[in-house]
Amino acid sequence: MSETDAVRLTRPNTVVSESKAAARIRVAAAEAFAENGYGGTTTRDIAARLGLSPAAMYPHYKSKEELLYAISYEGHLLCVELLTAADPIDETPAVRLASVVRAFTSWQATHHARGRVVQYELTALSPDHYREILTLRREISRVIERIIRAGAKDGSFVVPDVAGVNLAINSLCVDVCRWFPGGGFTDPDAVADLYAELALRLVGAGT
Amino acid sequence: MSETDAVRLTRPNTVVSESKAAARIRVAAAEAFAENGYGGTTTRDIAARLGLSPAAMYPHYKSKEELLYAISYEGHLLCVELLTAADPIDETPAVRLASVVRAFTSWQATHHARGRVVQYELTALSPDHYREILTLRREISRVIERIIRAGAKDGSFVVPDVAGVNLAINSLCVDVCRWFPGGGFTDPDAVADLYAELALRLVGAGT
Amino acid sequence: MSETDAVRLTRPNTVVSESKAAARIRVAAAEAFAENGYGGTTTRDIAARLGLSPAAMYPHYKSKEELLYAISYEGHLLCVELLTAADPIDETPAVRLASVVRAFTSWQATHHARGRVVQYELTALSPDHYREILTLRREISRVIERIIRAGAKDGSFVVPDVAGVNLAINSLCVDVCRWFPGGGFTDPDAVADLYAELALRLVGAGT
Amino acid sequence: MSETDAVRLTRPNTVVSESKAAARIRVAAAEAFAENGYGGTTTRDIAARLGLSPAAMYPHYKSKEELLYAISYEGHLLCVELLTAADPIDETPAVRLASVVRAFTSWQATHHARGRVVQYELTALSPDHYREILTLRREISRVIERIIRAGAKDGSFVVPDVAGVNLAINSLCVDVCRWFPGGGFTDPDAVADLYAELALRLVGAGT
DNA sequence: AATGAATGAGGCTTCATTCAT
DNA sequence: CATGAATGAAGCCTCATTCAT
Repeated sequence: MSETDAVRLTRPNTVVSESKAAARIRVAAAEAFAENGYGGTTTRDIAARLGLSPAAMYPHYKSKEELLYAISYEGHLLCVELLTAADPIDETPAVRLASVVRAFTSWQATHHARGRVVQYELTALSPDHYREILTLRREISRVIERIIRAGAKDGSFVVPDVAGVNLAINSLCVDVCRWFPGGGFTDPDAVADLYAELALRLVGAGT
Repeated sequence: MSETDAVRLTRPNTVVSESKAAARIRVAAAEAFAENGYGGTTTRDIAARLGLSPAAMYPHYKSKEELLYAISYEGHLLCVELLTAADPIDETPAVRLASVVRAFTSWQATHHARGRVVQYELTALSPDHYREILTLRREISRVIERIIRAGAKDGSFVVPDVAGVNLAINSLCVDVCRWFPGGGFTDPDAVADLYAELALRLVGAGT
Repeated sequence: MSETDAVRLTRPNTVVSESKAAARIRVAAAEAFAENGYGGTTTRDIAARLGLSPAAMYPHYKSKEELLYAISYEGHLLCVELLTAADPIDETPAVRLASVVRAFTSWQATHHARGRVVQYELTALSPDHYREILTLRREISRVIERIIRAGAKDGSFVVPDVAGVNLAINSLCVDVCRWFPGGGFTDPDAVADLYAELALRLVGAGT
Repeated sequence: MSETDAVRLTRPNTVVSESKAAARIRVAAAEAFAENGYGGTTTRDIAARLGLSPAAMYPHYKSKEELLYAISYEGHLLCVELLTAADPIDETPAVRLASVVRAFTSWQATHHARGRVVQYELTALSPDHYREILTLRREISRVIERIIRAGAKDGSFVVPDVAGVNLAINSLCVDVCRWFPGGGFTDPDAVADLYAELALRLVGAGT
């Protein structure tokens, strides 16, 4: 059962250092990567945001790519955990979908910088790290897919194409990190509420 | 009337050189930028895709940023023209929406490389060029918004929030360039048909 | 009184770094600039003279032009101080003139490389730096002018045109850096002694 | 007799093309070299001054260095001819010296751009061309030297050191191209008259 | 843990020059 | 003759990274 897989991931891991300094570096780097892309960000940029010298990150991360990997890994892991936790599996598919979409949307809005790194900087990872991350991404996509499939099965959802609709809902949520804040929205919850309703419409269970 | 604005944009323009060589460079650069980001792409990368020396682009573009600008400008311009042309303004809002979403989705799928440059590399533009591009982007968003507004007015659409739903539909279409091909789709038309239907669901006019 | 201005200039200043490495770079660069001109000198040339990599100068100077500025500034400053210090203001104009011309000539001969940079590379400075340097140059010219004026006043000098003769004496001294060593001279003092006598002839106080 | 050597030099020569276009290029290049140094001048700079493309100079000069050589050669040649012609060998040494210094000074002032190239860009010449030019330079220096020696011999001049004084007078004249126009002078004749008088003072024959 | 100096590699761009037109 | 496109070499400078301190 993949629900229990998340447990595996909450073990203390060696990718994402828990030291305070390392965490600060991750935050600064995520912002820089989000603004300028991985390739457009220099170690100087990151260090400058922290008032440190460029050499200061090396005791914490072996390289710039390792830093990206840590950010990406942590971001994906948080997503998996968040979505898994947000799914009230004993409720109706509609309630479950609304809950998960609300949580996912809110997270993308709140952590839009991190979100952009997670979504747009995959190609800058080393092949090994890329593979590592891909397994987490599949996990994310499946959380919503399971719900759609459950709704389709019990007839509460009417979908032309489970995979396609799943893709669309995930896509909708993911793209939030690109434009938020903007388009008239500055409150993550407002987008989250709207998108929860729109997701229900997409599965033919809307108002 | 903003419908007629597109006419203004079809004038021969000075940003996007029409020489054969310049066009080839734009294509190669768009692919490179899409794969590695603007900051992650070198002038060598671009030249190598064309079998030219890195210096060969300079008779055609003053700098790497000017090249990005030309690609971005052309991409946005094509989008505006495409969407405007795809809107059968005498039809019902539902027909219009389906037509425009189908066209937009198909374009993002077919030209996903160009799409990524258009959507994700805005921050690499110089401030002046960025401003220039922003005016085109507003135009794009308004095409779908006008249709939603028409449908809301005549009662064929039921939307909780015109701006929010407009944002969502645009977002859905735009994000296609991120994942296509993938998620089981390799045919632009298949995604386009699906998304046309999903857009109708989002405005409360779905099947 | 402009005699006291030199004091202002002896303050530790921020243009000319006092670090050992920065000073070595200045010396190597001055030699290179003197031999090949600023535009004809590469950062590689300079680094090679020191056995360093071309990048090694950048922790010390922001750019090649900043390096030129530091050399030029230091050179002009040393000249001002040298001339000021060499003027025994309580002596007769003839003694003063001989002393100052001897010192100036000797300096131009001894530091001919630096002298060429100071005299011939002004146009390579940025406009701001050029302006900064000009104020120092005016100071230099005035040291000898004051002496000529004093001699003209007390009748010990007979000059057709104070400004013109001043220009000529300065010109004579300055040009030493162009040809020295050469023309049969290899000893700075020999030229200095000759030029001290010639300067007296120019003011009509020669033997 | 070296006076007659100049005849040899007035033969039509192959270095300095007499075509109109080639001459225009030489003028533009001399100005550019004078302002920015040989190394600091690009073929584009030169072409831009003429409203031509950088490739346009190649039908006239094989390379940038050949162009410098032509300018330098022509400049030196003109100097030799000028000085030789300006020396009224039947007059007294004082008259001869005044005449030659006046001519030399006036030329350096009038042709200060060309003068700078002639005096300061020797090191940019190829070794072969450099050698070629050196023979002309020796000729120049000898014109004044002969006069000083004649004056010393007949007692009209009193000089401590013929070679040194010769060096000084040449140096004085040459340095004019560095500062002219400036120092209050804009009329070549004014400097020429002053310097003629100063030269007489330097040889102990002044007023 | 953090830094400033240093570096090899490489970035973008310009250079002098060639060549087809 | 003159040009615009092209190029190999090179220019200045920045990069990620190391290392002594």
